[in-house]
Amino acid sequence: MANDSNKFQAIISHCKEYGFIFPSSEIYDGLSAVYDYGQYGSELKKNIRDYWWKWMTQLHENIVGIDAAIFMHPTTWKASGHVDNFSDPMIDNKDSKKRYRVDHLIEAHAETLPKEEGEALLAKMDQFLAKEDFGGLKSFIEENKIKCSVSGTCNWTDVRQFNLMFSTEFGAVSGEGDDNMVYLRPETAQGIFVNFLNVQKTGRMKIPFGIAQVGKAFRNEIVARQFIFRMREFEQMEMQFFIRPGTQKQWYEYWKEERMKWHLSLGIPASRYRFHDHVKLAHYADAACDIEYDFPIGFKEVEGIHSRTDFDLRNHQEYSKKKMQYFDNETDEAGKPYGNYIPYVIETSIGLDRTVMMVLSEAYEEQDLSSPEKQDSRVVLKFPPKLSPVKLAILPLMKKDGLPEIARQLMDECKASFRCFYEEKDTIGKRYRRQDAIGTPFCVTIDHQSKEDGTVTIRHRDSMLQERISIRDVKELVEKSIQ
RNA sequence: GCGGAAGUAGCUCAAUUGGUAGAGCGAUAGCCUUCCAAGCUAUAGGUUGCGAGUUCGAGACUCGUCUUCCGCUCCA
Repeated sequence: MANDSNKFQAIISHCKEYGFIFPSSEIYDGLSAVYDYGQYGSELKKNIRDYWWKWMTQLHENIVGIDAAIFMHPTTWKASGHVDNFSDPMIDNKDSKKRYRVDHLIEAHAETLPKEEGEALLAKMDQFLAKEDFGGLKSFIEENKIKCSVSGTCNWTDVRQFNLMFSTEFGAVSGEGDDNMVYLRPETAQGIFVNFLNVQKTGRMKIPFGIAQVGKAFRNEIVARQFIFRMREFEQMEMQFFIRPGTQKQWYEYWKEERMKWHLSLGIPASRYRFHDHVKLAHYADAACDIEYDFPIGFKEVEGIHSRTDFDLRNHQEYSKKKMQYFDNETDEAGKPYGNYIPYVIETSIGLDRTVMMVLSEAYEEQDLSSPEKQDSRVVLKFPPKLSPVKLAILPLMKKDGLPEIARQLMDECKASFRCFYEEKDTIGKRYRRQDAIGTPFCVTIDHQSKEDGTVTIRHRDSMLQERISIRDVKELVEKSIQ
């Protein structure tokens, strides 16, 4: 049995070996922190995405979905704070090899000085930062003899920019300067905010209501490792819930609970989850927490729930000069309508790729099936049936005597309703184990008795138990289990 | 980015002190089989990560380079 540190590696290998996840551009040695989903991985991912989408939009009557473009007007990212807050200059100490954010380094130094001197230092720093004068910043650090806390030296590299956002050029002709630069979105949320009015008006949405979206987002990471856990290109499943100002506390609590219900509905025990409250809040939030799952590499964030106040809509109103207001006809305790306001927002944001990783981690199991007579083992992915890439494997016991024909008939009957897999090669046990490895919940075997009385053996993945049922009941049994 | 380790078939690994690259599993095709992997036969698959160098001769030795893993660093 793999221990936890090996389990992560084992899952990665398994994913590659059975067509779930491959390193991107592998024939060219791969591309760091980018991965491709293979034939089963893409099914699994799609099933998770669909389940989330249905749960959020179909089961919550006041939530609708959109699909905004990845390209957005560059001003979007000024309004959201991404341009200013996430392009931090960095500097490395050549002796200790330690890397610092320049502002953190100078701030730490300022704290050691008398108050007035420290403030003067920070004011000067802000001037350099505002001008993006990196050369000046370096000299400034050297003049003030700011040292590395590890090496104690002043031996610094040049100041370099860390860019969170990927940028590209808009327009067919390159080299026309910064005017043509657009970013690949670093989060999907802004696509919802810029469409707030469109959706609210055309959908006649009344507060409280939500807008959901699933889509790709792109971020440069300083250290990009840990498989699909931290990727440069990743997929988010987000919902922004618009509410009346002052009610954010109660809705924040509501969505914490509601989202946890979703997680538990995957059949994952509550003990594998925990909430982690943010102490240091991001620039847009007045409350925030993560839902963390106990991965083989420890508890890690899968989903974030943030109370974003009216930060985003207010900023978009300021930058776009368009009113981001909602007129609330409902009356308060005094009998007066609430009137015009910029809604507050509760955000739920879950990483789809991380959820795939979570579902894989939970499902992956190496089992020792040895008996006194014989050594035996299997690897099984115990997915919830509704998430399994393949729902049913149809296996004629032998490829003769008319058994394949019966199997093909069943295949034709079922394949329009859910994904089936047909196989007549190899011994039956081998075929069962191959299906275990990709997490297929059911296998049916057609034998000679099937010809006589129309029954088949259905074999259950987790228990490995077999039962005899009518071939006519197979489809319904599978359908019930994947609802 | 730094330090350490490792790159040989799809996977796991061999290959005497430098002398023509092999095996098991897997895959494919067939045979045999009445229900839980490792029965039989055949076949395919490798410029030993890449590039130089030393040598009569390099998978092995030297240098460079790329990638991966582990640790450090960084991270809303």
